[in-house]
Amino acid sequence: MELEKVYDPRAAEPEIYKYWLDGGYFKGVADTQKRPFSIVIPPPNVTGQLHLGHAFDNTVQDILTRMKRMQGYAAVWVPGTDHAGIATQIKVEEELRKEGLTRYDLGREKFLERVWEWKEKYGGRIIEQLKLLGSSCDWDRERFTMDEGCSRAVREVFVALYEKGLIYKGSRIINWCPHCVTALSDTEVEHEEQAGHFWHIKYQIKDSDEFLIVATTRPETMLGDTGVAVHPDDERYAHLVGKTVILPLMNREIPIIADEYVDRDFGTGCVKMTPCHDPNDFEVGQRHGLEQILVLDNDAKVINGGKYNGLDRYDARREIVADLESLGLLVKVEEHAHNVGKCYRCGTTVEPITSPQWFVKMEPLAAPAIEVVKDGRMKFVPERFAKTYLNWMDNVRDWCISRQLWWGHQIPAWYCADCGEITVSRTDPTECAHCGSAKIERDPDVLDTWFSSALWPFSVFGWPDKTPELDFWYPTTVVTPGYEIIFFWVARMIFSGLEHMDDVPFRTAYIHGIVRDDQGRKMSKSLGNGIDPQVIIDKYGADALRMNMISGVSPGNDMRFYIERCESMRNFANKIWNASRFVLMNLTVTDATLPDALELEDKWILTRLNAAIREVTDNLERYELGVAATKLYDFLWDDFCDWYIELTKPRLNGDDATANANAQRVLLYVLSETLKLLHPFMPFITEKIWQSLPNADGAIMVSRYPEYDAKLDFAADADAFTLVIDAIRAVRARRAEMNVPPSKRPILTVVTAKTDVFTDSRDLLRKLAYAEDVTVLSAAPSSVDGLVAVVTDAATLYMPLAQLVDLDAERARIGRDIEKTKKEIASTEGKLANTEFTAKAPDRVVQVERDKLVKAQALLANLEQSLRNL
RNA sequence: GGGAGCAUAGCUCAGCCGGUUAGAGCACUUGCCUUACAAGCAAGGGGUCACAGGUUCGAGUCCUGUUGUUCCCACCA
Repeated sequence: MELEKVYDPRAAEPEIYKYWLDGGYFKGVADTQKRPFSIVIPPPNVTGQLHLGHAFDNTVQDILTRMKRMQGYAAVWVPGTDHAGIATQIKVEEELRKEGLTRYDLGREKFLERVWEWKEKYGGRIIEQLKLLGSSCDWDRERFTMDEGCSRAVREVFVALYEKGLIYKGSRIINWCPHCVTALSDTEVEHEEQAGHFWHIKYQIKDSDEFLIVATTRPETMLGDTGVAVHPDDERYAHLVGKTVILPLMNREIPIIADEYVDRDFGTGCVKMTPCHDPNDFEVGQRHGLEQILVLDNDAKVINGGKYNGLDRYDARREIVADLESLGLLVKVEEHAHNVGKCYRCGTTVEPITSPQWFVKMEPLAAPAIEVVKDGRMKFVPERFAKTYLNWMDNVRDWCISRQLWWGHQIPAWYCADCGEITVSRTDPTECAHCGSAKIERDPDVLDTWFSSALWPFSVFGWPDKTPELDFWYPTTVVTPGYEIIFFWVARMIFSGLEHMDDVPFRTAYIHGIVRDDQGRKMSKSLGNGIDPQVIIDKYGADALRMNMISGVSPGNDMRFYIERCESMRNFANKIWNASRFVLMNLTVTDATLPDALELEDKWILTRLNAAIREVTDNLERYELGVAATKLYDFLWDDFCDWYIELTKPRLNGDDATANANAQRVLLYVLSETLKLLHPFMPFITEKIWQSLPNADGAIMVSRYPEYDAKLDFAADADAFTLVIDAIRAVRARRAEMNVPPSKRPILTVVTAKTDVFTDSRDLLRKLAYAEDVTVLSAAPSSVDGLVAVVTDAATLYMPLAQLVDLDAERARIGRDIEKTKKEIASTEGKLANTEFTAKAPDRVVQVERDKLVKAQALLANLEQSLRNL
């Protein structure tokens, strides 16, 4: 079957994807006869649109899965989406706002219906987009973090942890987002340095003329001050400890306390204490029994703040500063850069407030999670991320898991109106477990969206049920998140897996960087610098996009996205296409087995192919995808297309039918193996071409992955053939220098000790070195007058082109070459004379130097001879 | 305050276990429409591998320090 003239990915890709789906090739079967390989997708948000980060991440997963599948593993790649609590709820609320409604207008039930509708409508979009990339997910296993099974897993985990005392409810300082109107965990807060002010305020000592000066970046919190702290050893204030100050504006009497927390050298050494709105003050307050006064409500408006009540936090700040100033209590205002916490979903500045929330007690869970990384049961690639992880895990604080949202897994806790106790249950209770009262009410809050993501590696396989899939595929082989979700997701999967499955969730976490724009900026909606992968796929094809993202990146590093690189990868796809066309249009045999009689150039390409197979496979096993892709690119373009295809032309166009057929068979063999090797990277085009090959038996995606074959390693012959390649290169270079047009085809005389090699390759030299005819001699002809000599270490090639040459320039050139070669000889001899080197360096390395010396000496001899002949 | 990454050709980046003359893509120069491919072929120019020390027979690669830069974590109000 012949291929069309131009490869059109737009037409081919959907067709091929359908072919795979129809063939059921993506299906993972828990076949205990085979070795398991499993990946669970980092579930994209249902709200999500495919962006380049997803494209990269999923390309990585697809490459690994496709390779393992071809290697005969029982491979499964489980897809799915995340309900993305806050993000999704915000989206739907925005939609409601356009109708002039809020979620409260609808009520919880109706609102949730809306979200589900929304999810049904848009939730599948990203899945469809993943398919455009060629993702070989087992779509029958597609899951959603709020589907029935995942919800059951969440419920089970919550109850189990509660029963173990690892989930508790308590009133503690949490991060509050006034825009999303919910608590956030520490990981959900992004810190950003911001220019601000440092207000120095006078607090009058009671019954005294003295006063303290406190400094603050958030003056509005003073409304909730319930103390002033100084360092116990600070002599400046020692006499005041135990006394009280009158809190300005509020005219409240608050104590001066001494606590080690205070840094004497920072600010004035006096710190106002606002236990309800600062985590440190909270702790100091607990130590000293300070009163807690909440002065900001859920919308960050002032409460319990006298005349400031109802003001927004920033309006309150302005008024308070103005009032302090007019009272003469504002001593000074400094410029001050400080870190402000922002909500990772909406960017609003979060407010630390005390609030009753649910927490996961981390210490007991963290210990084994640290252990498995330290003892190597689980490994990070690249390794440095283990450090990032351990550092976080070592200092982890309790995880605030309750969210004041409606979209999510509602917390299975009921409060009793009679006895005040909490009932937590696997099934919905009708009465209080403590007093039997029927007056119980369910906690309205839902769980952090990451709570369900943490269970993903086992919930997708049916946990808490014991399923054959769970048994076979858990722990998963590898997970491939970006470094930005190590804490959000990776860390939580690890301790959850260990706690509930008693084993790590994955053997390897292959962490990658993020995709940036061509200026190195993060892609974001606000910058408008995002690139839609679909547009790229449309224009260049999914294969080109994949190859662009993979080649030349190193593990864990960020990458910049250059559209021009897509173009060069599309060109690469085209190159493959045309090389395949060439093979097919010359094809009369259908036999892709190798002939017994192999020419030197056949042995050369087979040896190169073997090396490519071994190296690419090794690289993939070690997660060095970028290097693997580059090697394939080079092998296919340089070795196969630029050299081997050209080298077969004399035989394909020649009269010897057997030689012709043999060349075809080698071509077909090498092409087939190369396509297989390339398939995980560029699945569409390789499948498309494969389907046109006479030896194709089914889909390439389920063909056998190439393996290194010692029988096809012809190192010596390949080396010998390299001499011919060197000679061809040298001739071409000289011709180019002399501006000889390709149409001018001189008779080439090759003088070499390796007459057999060059005699075998006469046809090749004729074609590739543009010779009319080729004569191979073992000694220089008696007269070389009028001949131009091209010198390599293995041969001197003579061409009757002297009329084109300036003899003086020629002498100078050869002189330069001689100097260069002499230098190389000197340096090599120096190395070899160094007994330290010969004694300590590995034999292999010493041998390389010896070979180099021999070659250089041969080259020198040839150069000197041709200088004499001139 | 702690930790990490990066610094290699004009640009963007590779360089996997230390071992030939440091590579690629794009850009640039020259010559070619050679019946697979001009989305191509051939040839070429371009690098003090940030800086300073050290280890080693041998350093872009390992170690120490310096500078610049990016990021992560952290309760100096």
